[in-house]
Amino acid sequence: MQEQYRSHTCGELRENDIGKRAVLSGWAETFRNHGGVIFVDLRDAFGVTQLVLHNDALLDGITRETVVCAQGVVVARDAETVNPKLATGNVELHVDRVQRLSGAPARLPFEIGSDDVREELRLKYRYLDLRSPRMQSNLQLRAALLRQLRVSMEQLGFLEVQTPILTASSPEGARDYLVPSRKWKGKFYALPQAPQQFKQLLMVSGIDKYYQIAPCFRDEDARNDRCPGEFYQLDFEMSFAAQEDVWAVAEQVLCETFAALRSDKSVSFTPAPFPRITLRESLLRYGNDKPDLRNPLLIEDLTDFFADVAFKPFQGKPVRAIKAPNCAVQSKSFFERMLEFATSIGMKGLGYISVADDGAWKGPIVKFLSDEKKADLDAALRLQPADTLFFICDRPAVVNSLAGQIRAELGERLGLIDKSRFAFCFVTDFPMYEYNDQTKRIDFSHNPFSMPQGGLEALESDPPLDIRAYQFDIVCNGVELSSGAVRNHLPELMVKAFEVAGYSESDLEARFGAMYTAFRYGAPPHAGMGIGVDRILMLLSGEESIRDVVAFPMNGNAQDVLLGAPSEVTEEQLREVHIRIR
RNA sequence: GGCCCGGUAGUUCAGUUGGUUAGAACGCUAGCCUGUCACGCUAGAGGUCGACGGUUCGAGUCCGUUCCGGGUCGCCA
Repeated sequence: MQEQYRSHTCGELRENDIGKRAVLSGWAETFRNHGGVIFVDLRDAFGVTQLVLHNDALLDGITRETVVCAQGVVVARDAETVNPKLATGNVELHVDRVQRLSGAPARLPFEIGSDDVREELRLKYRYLDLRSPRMQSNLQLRAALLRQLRVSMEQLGFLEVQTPILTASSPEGARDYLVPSRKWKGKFYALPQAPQQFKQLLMVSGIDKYYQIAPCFRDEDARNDRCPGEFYQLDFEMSFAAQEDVWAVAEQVLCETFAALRSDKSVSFTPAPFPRITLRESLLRYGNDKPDLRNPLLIEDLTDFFADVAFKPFQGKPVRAIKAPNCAVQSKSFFERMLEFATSIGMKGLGYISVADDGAWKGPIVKFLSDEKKADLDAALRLQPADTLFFICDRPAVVNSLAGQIRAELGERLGLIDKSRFAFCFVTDFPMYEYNDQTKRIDFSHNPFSMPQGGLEALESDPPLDIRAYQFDIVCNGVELSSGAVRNHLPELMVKAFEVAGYSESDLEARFGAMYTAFRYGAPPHAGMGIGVDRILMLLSGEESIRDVVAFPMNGNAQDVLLGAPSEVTEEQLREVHIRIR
């Protein structure tokens, strides 16, 4: 131990400190040895300060990433040696004493801050990786987001309530993480996939507005935008709230968050109210359930138009088209690459009509269109010179998805995607039920607790697959940020909703007994949602991997390669929880 | 679990049709250098080409098996 490790941080010294003695501690980042004079960049969490030494004996045993304490005098830099890239670049510390506080190997596993290090290595040495300015700023952004979300929610009158991490396994949804019980042989806790049931019970408890920045645990395989194991949601629920009330809260919170935390203030975000798009429209016009509204291209449905056109490949199948302005001027290789892309996603071809400068239509399909059909098509789509109309035709099950992928690819290749904005929208009216191909029966498509539109009457008289729920997502730039719903708070309606999916009242009782019972003791109508914290961070930071906005993420195979989880445990530990490994 | 891509120096990668001693950049080591800030210059060290098996006179390169990593689909109420 020494008396003082630092009088200033490495980001702190300025011109008005000139002449003072200062003590700085940090990591030795780079060395520039000119023989007579040696420069060392000293880094800590707050910045970098240049140390100047004239005696290389002071640096004995000090290599990159060695932790040192340096003492000296703050000196002004000559005008021509000022470094405008550093906040401390007008000054430097002329060092007369250096202490080595702890060592580091000369050969590091990778260079700190390097952009191209494989992730496996970064995760194994995460403490080195986190020293980079990029990761430091990601962690700071994460803290700022959590702070901002709390401020917004508190101002809106929400009460933060913490719900259990050790809870009961839920029969619906994702695979649970299980925790064996010691006291109850053969029984298990589960980590919550979301605080869903607890927050609904809080509504019955008279907590008017609840929120929590909640850890959620799901034992499903990872994706680039999906951490395996655990992730965080801003989870909230409101009593006596209709769908629009929830949307207003989400809009306000997201607008406040993006206003405060976007790094580049010239990047705009959708003002409230966000566009509302029904799921049906989203699938048809954008080709998926998470439309990127920065892409101006829209998908047109030309199925009816082609019904009486004698073009064999399109007959009896749905046809979609995308009008790409100024695309006809693209090179031949552009069209070849688009065809290549179309083939790679499983399309048999990619027909198109290009409009020449004189207005003439070119392309293999043109000769199958009568003058009358051409006029109809032109009236509907108003084709201009240089426009290209791409056609997508396939089985009903895949045509929307293919059109969506072509739309995204065209938008990217033609440079049509406006990267200077965050484009939010609601995708609404998700179906209550869907047909499960594996079990060959009708099942809840999303959430059994959602309120069906049309209530009891719809459940009793409408075809189940036509019934929609007050169930929605928020999408930003093609990223699904959140989903939410108006909940079904009426026990008799729950019984009916489960009955449609083939479950009896006793099934309901067995699966969700606590909620079903609670709802008979006076449940307020309520609604809410969960917003993905990690996904917001990806958007705000521009990171493409969700692991870059998490301090200690697991790898793609759900392993913590730093601490070594999952790991084997002792026989004794297993015995205590009544488990034998076969 | 299916499919696709990858594994060569500490790191990131190149390596042609199978052919001499497997290369580059950065990093590391040593030397020179008093104003650099991605300092510069010179020299040097550093490799079980993921592992195992096969084909061949000869394998980093071809074949098979396997391990590991990334992506994607399934999955994610």
